[in-house]
Amino acid sequence: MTNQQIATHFARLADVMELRGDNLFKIRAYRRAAQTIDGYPRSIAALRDAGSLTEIDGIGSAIADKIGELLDTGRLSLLDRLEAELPAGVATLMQVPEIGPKSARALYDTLGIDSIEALAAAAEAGRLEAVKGIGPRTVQRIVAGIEALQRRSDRSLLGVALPRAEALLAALQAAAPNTVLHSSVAGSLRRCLPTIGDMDLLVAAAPEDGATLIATFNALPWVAQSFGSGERKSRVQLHSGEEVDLRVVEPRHWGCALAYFTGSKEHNIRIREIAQRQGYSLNEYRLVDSAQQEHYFEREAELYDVLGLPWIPPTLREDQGEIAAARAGELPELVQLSDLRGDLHMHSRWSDGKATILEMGQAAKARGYEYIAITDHSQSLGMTGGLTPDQLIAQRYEIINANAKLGDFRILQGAEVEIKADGTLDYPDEVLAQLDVVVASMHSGIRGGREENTRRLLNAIRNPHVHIIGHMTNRLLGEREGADLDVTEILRSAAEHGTILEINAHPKRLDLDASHGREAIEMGCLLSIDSDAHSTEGLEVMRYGVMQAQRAWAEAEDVINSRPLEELLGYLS
DNA sequence: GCCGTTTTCGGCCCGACTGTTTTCAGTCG
Repeated sequence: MTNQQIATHFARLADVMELRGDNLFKIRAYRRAAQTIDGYPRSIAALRDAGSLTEIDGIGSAIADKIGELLDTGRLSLLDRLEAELPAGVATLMQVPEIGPKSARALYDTLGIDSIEALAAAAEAGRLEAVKGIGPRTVQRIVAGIEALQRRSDRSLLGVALPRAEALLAALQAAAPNTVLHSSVAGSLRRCLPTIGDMDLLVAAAPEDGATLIATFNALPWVAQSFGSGERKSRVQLHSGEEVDLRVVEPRHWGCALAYFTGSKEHNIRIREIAQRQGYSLNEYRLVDSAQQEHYFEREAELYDVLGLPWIPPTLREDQGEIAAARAGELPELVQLSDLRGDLHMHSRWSDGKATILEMGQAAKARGYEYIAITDHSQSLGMTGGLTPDQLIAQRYEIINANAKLGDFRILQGAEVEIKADGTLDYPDEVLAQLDVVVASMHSGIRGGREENTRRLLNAIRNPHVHIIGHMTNRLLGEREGADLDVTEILRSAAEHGTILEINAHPKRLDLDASHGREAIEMGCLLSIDSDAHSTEGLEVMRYGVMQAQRAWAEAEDVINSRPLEELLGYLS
């Protein structure tokens, strides 16, 4: 049973207990455990075998026992018992905005509603007002909530949402030039999650400018409709479909507000607990001390400082151990885009890329890199114009010529070699041995079982000519689940053989996932952050890869392409 | 159910908004 599957059981347990009105702190404990387990960088099953589950923050003896039951029997008897009393569908009602546990329960008890479809039908038929506490306005809100749920079912890619959010802030800045004093993205955008639900924007302005600023924002050409706005906040939908929350605060509130609206919620709760323990009370505007004295912070770092913590980068704020690390002075020095000296995975016209090798080299040099690897597809990937061994030889001459024109810059010859269904590679070893950089990837047939997929990757990892495993799971965000894999086994083998694992920076991939990346680093693997560019513009996505590496707690030394060329070549050979 | 710079028992983050409930509960972020 995977960490995610275990987490799902505890999340469902929390849901059904909430519907029953059970002890809220118990529910919070289950929910927190689910969240911790879901993002945990090592195998929960292995930890249980080692008897060290309770060393995880938020997991005590009771939850550890339940994890044991789940791993042994595949079931959670408490959950089974509770779900026998209350249909599992009732919990899904809470997905509708405006409906929480109390309303969901009331809808079920009064009208027998146990699905969103039944809820929509009852609303249509005008039956909802029979439920105590639900009046005509609430019915309207529920109907709107169901629509919002359908609208919101697909999340935006970070690589789409972030540039859009930055452009929105720039447009607001331009439309109200002397009013916007600070501005930033917030929420999951600022924490750089691979996919984004709503876009959160935060702006500082003088109190008297708030209402004007909101009106200016709502009138921007991007905005399709406004769902309601006051003097401090506005919620709108863009023509592109995304929903945006804009908040306006006073400049003196900026530090607290930015921290608050960046989240994550779990991180904020922990920060508040620390504040409380020191006799403070913290909200999104200010810190109040025990003498009721109010403290304002224009910068986030000042707030963390007062609490005795160093500033914690937003990409770490997931309550996954960053607060303990901050306290201990052990926060990682996260890898930055400026640390990268090259890019080891990209395509040219030789396979399915749009630019020539020279153009890719020039564009990369202009970005400040010292080297790149051209890694066109191998022969079996017919659709992409994969190269035969003979074509590789011809390509080498073009690379030599391009290098002659680029001066102090180096193009390496590589290949993205297909890991075939039987686990063998698409080029024989003597061909692989001629290449500077070999990236081995799975593209096809990942519907095989966990064992088969794992075996394919292990074969590639053990091959001494393979340097890097490309986009390990082959997931496509919002389109395709990644391959089912024994990730721990793969990472262990990669660490043992010195095989590098790629964080593919393409916004649809971002694969390794952050939790896998963190586990990889903890197991001693090296990472490579690569664009997988198919054009010169494709090189730009590197920043999203760096963000995911940060979410995996990676430092520059964990990332092979932060090294100078000579050092890189030394490692590869 | 978890946990301890105040604790092994007694707490557990906080404010805004909204609708319908005439004094506040529910939901959200």
